[in-house]
Amino acid sequence: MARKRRKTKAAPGSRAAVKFGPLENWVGFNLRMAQEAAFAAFSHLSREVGESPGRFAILTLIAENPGISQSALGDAAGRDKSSMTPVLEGLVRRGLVQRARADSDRRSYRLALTPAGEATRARMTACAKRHEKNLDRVLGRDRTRFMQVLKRLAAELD
Amino acid sequence: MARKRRKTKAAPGSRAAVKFGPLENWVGFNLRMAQEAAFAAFSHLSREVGESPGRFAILTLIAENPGISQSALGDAAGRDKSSMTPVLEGLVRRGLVQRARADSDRRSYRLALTPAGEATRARMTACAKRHEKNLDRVLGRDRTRFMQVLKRLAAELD
DNA sequence: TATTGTTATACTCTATAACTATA
DNA sequence: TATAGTTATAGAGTATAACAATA
Repeated sequence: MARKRRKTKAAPGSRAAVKFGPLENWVGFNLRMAQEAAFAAFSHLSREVGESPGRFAILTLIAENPGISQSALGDAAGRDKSSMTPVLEGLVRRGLVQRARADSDRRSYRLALTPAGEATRARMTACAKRHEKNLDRVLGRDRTRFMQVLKRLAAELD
Repeated sequence: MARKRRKTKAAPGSRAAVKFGPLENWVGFNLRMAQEAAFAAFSHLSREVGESPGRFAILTLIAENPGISQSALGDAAGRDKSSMTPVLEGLVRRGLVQRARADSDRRSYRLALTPAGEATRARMTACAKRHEKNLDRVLGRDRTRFMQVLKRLAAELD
């Protein structure tokens, strides 16, 4: 497999040797770079399914919590409920998610995946598994510890 | 310091115990969660300086590479040159960045920080250092290895 | 009064393609 | 022809505030 060389222009002016200075040694910056790289790799892997990483998380949360409300979903995803409206509108319109008013509280919806939604979720999960295999290749024996650290960061930062 | 309890409503329906299912065990998902938490913490710390993490990276890259062109800057930041235009327009308008046509190639600009830009960069750097201290508290002795893994991820994912 | 979900609105960040002025 | 930067335009994703329906 020949790896394509994309931007290595070795080029005019300062293009060849840009200095990153203190950015190199900051966890925050490197965390962002790693996340962007992983995000792009996953988007690329799953582009033919047509769902973004964000919508995949939504589908998974609904699958794992059938009957969940939009507000609870937003809380879980760390987004405002008003941000859920257009996302869910799209998923419902495309027949992936089913919404029904809850009998117990007629203000809220109970969300569930349709069979088509379940199929899409399954296809995205297959992409995620391939993606994780790629990540594992890079992580090697550091995986377990790395995951622990990521969870600590998410949990312990205000 | 009393920690404010924000969204822990322990509440109606499924709000209390949302299951994350396979998301829990995926590096990609946890990487995103950790990055978002770190990003939010840094944004909060630096809110009074008024620069976003992204613009801070730009300021740092210019400081480290005086005379850099907009295209080279975009390459370093992983963004298209057309995305640099509005960002730099703002930084120039606010007197933080100075642009001068390069004598050697009159198509390109040479970018540099103004004294005000340098002052802003310094203030943001102070925020970054406080942020890194907070991160170090969470990372503990895992820091070195964690950084290595982040760099591997950024470098080795297509 | 409080909460669920929607609406109206706006902001940030980003990209693609076509353009200009140089090279 | 090719490159540096701009413009026009668009899209994704997100938030705040006000609102109607229901609790």
